[in-house]
Amino acid sequence: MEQNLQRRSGVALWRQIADSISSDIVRNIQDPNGKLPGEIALAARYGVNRHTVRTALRALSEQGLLETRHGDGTYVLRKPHVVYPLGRRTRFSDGIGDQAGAKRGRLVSSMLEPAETNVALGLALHPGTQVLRLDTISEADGYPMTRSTSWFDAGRFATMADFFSRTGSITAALKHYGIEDYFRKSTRIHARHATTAEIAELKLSAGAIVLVTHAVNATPEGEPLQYSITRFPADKVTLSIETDIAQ
Amino acid sequence: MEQNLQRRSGVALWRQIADSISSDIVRNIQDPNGKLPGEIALAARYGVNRHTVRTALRALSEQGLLETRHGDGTYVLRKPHVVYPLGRRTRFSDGIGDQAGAKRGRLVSSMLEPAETNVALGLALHPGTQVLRLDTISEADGYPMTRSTSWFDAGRFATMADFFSRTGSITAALKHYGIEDYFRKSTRIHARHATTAEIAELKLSAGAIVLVTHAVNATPEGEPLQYSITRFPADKVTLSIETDIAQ
DNA sequence: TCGAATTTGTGCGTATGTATG
DNA sequence: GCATACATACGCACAAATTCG
Repeated sequence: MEQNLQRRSGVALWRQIADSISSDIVRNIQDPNGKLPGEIALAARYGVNRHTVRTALRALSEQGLLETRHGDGTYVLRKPHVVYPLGRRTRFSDGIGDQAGAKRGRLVSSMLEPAETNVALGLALHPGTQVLRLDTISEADGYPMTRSTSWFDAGRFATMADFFSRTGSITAALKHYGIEDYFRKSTRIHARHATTAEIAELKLSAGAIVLVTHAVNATPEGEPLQYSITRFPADKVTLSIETDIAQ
Repeated sequence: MEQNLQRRSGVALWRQIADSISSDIVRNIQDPNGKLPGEIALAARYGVNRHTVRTALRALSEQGLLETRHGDGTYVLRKPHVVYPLGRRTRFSDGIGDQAGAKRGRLVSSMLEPAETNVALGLALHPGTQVLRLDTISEADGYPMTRSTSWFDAGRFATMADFFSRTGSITAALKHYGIEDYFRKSTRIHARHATTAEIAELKLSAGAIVLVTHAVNATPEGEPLQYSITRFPADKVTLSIETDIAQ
C-alpha cells in the first residue's frame, strides 16, 4: 500500500521505515504506549520483507523509542516530541518550560570575532565590527533539543558569556545590561540534512533532518540585540506560530 | 579530517557526502558558481575511496546542484531560492508575488469528505462533518513551489472549487462568499523526507526534504475558515516570519 | 492444564547495492 | 573497468514466547 519507499536512493529501506514509524509516533498517528501493528502487517504496508521491518524496529528499540516483547508485540515507549512556539515574545528557553524538564541552555563556547555579512545585517552593524559569539546547546529530558549560535554587539555585551553560563538563559543575561524586555523581530526557517558536527552534538543518526531558524531579537524600539541561528532535530520538534488576531 | 561518516547506519556513505556538500552550499560555505575541491581531495577529506565521492557528485549533478567539466573540475550552480512570508496576513499566492513569476495556484482535485480529527479540530467542527477538500499546486518560474491540501466547511463553501479554478486564488474565491478579509491564526512547521507522490508532484529527487506547514486561516473575529497542509521543497524555499514590533 | 492461533526470534541461501583498491 | 568484501533485502522454514478459549 504505502510503499513510498525509495530504492537505490542511498538510504536503506530499513532506515526509511524507521524514520516513517518514528514520525508517525511524533505526529500522534501512533499512540504513545500503544501497540504497533505486527511485523507481518508492517511488512505488507511498506511492501518489504519482514526481516527489513525487523531491522527498522531493532534500530528504534536500540534508540529507546520502542520495546518488543517476544510472542506479544511491539510497543511505543514514549513520545519525545516538543512544540516550540515562535511568537513575538519567543525565548526558546522559556518556550518549552511547561513541556519538558530542562529550561537551561549549556554554553559550549564563546569567542569574539568580526561580524560576517549576515550577522552584521541582522544586528545593523558594519561588517567586520567585533561581535560576541555564543554557542549553546539546550536539552529536554536529557536529550539535546537545540543547537544555537548567537551573536551580540561586543561593544555592548562583552561579558554576556559569564552571565549566560551562570543562569543558562539569554533573557536573564540581558537583564544584567538593563534590558527588561525584548521581542522576536524576524525569523527565517529552512530545513536541510544535518552536518556531521550536528549529528554528533544533537545525537542524531546519519541522514537526519534539521530545522534551522535565523532570528533577530530586538528591543521594543526595534533596536537589534541578538542574531541567532538555531538548529532543531526535525524528527523531535515542531515549530508553532500562534497569532493573536485581536491585536 | 571530517571523516565522521557513519557506516552501517542505513545511509550510504555517498549519500552522507552528498548531503554534506549540499548543506555546505546552502550555508554559503561553498561559493555559488565556485569550484569544488578535486575528487582526490574530497576523498581524503571524507576518508573514503574516490569512487564513493564520484557517486555523491553524480547524484548532486543529476539533481542540478553541480556541474562537472571533464578535465577541469566540479562547479556549484546557482540555486533559485524563494522566501515565503508567514505573517498574520499570509496568503501564499500573494506572498511570492514580487519574487517570482507565477501567482496562480492550479487545482489538482476537489472532493467532499468527512472531516478527520485534525481537520475538524482546525475548523472547529465535529469530526465527520462534511468538508470540501481542495488539492492545489502553485508554481514559480515554471517550477512547482507548493503542494497544498485545504479543507473548508462544505455547508458554507460548497462551490469553492469553481471559484478557485477560475481565479487561482483562495483569497479571490472567499470574496465570492462575502469574506473580504481573513488572517493566519496558527501555523505549525515541521520537516521530513518527501514521499514518492510528493517527489513526482513537486519534481524533486529521491531523498529530498519537504517543509510542511499546518495552518488555520480565520475571520477577523477568529472564526476558522480554512485548514491547510502545505508542502514546500526545502532546498528551494525559506519560510519567513516578520513581526511588527509596533503592534 | 491443554492446545491452537498469533507474534516475535533465528537460521540459511541468494541476489543486489555499496565501498574499496 | 575489474575483482573483492561487506551491507542490504528477499524468501522460506522453523523455533520460542505469549495469548486466549
